[in-house]
Amino acid sequence: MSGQLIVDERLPSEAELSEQFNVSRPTVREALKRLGAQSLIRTQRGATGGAFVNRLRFEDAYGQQITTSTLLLSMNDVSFAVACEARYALERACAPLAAERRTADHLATMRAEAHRQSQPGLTDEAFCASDVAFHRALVDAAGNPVISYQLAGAVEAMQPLMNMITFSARSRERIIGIHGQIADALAAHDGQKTDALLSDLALYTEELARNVIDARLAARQKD
Amino acid sequence: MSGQLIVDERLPSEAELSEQFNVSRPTVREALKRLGAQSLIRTQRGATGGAFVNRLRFEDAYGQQITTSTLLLSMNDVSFAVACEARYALERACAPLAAERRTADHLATMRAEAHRQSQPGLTDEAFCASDVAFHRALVDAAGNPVISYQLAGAVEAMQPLMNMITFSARSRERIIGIHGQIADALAAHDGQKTDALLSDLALYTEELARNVIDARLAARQKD
DNA sequence: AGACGTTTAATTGTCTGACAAATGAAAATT
DNA sequence: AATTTTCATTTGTCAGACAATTAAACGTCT
Repeated sequence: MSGQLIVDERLPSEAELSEQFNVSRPTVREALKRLGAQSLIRTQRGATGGAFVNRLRFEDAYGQQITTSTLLLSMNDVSFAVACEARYALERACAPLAAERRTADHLATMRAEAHRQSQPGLTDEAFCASDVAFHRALVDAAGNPVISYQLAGAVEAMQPLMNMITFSARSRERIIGIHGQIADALAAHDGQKTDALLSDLALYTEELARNVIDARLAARQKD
Repeated sequence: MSGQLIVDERLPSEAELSEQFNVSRPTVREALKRLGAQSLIRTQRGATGGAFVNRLRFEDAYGQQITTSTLLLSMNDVSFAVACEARYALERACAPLAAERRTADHLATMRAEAHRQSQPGLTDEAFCASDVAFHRALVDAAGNPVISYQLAGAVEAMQPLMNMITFSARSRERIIGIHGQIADALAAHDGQKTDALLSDLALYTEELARNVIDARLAARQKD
């Protein structure tokens, strides 16, 4: 963080570090493992091996981001409404950029996922997974890796929450319809339309969740 | 992640784990340190001590998020333009929510930071730090902890990049002016105005950065 | 001279056994 | 009943050893 080390620079060997800091090698190793867990260093065995400053790649950071976000939501009883609001608010921020820059590839991914969602016999979990893939393509279409990274957590961490909803055939149909319209709007480079559709989708998703929660509450009171 | 462990549950002792997995205690400890580095567990010494599943708190996650984002930007030569675009795109997503929910507290923080920015003799770094504080208050005003968490990285990681810009008295004045207008718009619950002002600020910041980069290129070519 | 094995040194990965430090529970004492 | 003492459990640390891996250095042969 202070910038004293540069990417791929080799740290002193474990033996040297243990001497330098007056601790034993196992203690040094525990410290190095901590750095390794944060993807700050990587280690290599052998003669020219050692611990090297790791270039933090976007893909690695994605993973960490998703893990942390998912745990954060599941451990802090964040309501579905709050998580949903966050997801769509941030996703709508991508709409104008995505409309401008989307490639044929992004559109193809989105249409493929929308098609998958329409297949009968799809489990709720598979439906949600496809939903996440659709929205990830939308975010990636903005063509800004920093945005993709920041939103990876917001989009992916929603999946466990979404999985708690049972999607009826009718509700699926409506969601798939909006997905198709979003793809159309992006194809037409229409950012405002995309934004409006995402807003609709947000409202409908929250409505679905409210219904599920209300139904469960009613069932519980009947017991 | 699989949900088999619950918050505050105690893991088996190091001795038990080493027997269970047929590895030595130092190896178990290295593994536990990795979990600890991700704030997934905490350890406690003593008779009833051990490793416990940690409740991941928003504050801890903020810190991790900021560290990772900062390193990510500095290690992947992300251009100022790309980072700036991401920051303002995401921040604008907060505008309508912030306009709706901002408290007097948020407004006071923002005005205080705007005032600090206007003080003469302020270093560029202090100016940037105050800028970050201003924008964090704006994000927090949206009243959604998930959004605050997701944007912590986008806002804070910009600071090292912003620090590379020299702010003239005139450019500061203009930025401070927009900051004041943003506070006014939020006070008036005007989300659209806030959004427009953030857009202006984004354009102006990028313009400033372009000037700095052009000036440096020119200076280098003169050598 | 160059290609190809072989040795060797450096380094991480793991193990064993030990002791220190902390900490709560149980036992002993007042 | 309150307080102190003892004790068992657990993490934190250390020393020393050996295995596994790896690249460089060294020899050997063509």
